[in-house]
Amino acid sequence: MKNLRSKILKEIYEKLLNYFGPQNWWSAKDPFEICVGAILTQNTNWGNVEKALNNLKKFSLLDPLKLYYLEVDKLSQIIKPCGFHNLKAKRLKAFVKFLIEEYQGELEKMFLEKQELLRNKLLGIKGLGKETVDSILLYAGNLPFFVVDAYTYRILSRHHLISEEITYDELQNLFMENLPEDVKLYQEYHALLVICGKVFCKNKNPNCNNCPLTFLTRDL
DNA sequence: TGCCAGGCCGGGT
DNA sequence: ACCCGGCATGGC
Repeated sequence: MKNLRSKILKEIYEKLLNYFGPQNWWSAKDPFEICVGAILTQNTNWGNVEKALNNLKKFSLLDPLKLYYLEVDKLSQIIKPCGFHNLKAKRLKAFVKFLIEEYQGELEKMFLEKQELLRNKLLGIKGLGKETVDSILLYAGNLPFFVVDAYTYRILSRHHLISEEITYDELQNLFMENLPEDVKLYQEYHALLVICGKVFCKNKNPNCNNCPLTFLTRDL
């Protein structure tokens, strides 16, 4: 059973990689920017997040200390294009406060923390849920936590590979228990599921023409 | 135009 | 313990 799951997950990965190519999201990105992006992208199109990130860069605010001292209302206006800006300004401030007060604003120090402990601490920050935290750990910290999101769930459930009721942790474990513990693999795999979801597996209008995963339904 | 976007929280049952 | 509305902007 475990071998079967491993085999299917590996086959999905290979088809996606072959079709879309390496996504390389995180390459040459500042880890702090990745953390900020992970928070700003909650339920939001990445294009809007980039506008907000560019605003922060324009004012040289993509820096823990600067954000720590920036008024939340100012921050809210600056990140406005990403949507939910009032909420996200608070969330960003809460994360930065944690980073400054616990680790002197140094992500390298934060990521030296014992992994599970760090995950729980981050989950304790209001506004940071599992997907956001795992994204920070995986893409900014290069720590082996598989990121689960709406596309992961949607793609697998539409192919009847998982139950509709599956929880985040169960789905994460499915990947982590059946794939080698490999940060690069986790990073690439999640990115590939996202791009595949955008192109072929939108919420109301799935368009499966030419989807590289149609092999999954060949026996149905 | 309506639908969609890499969630999460809090209040009502 | 679930369920669901609210949160907001911009692109196609």
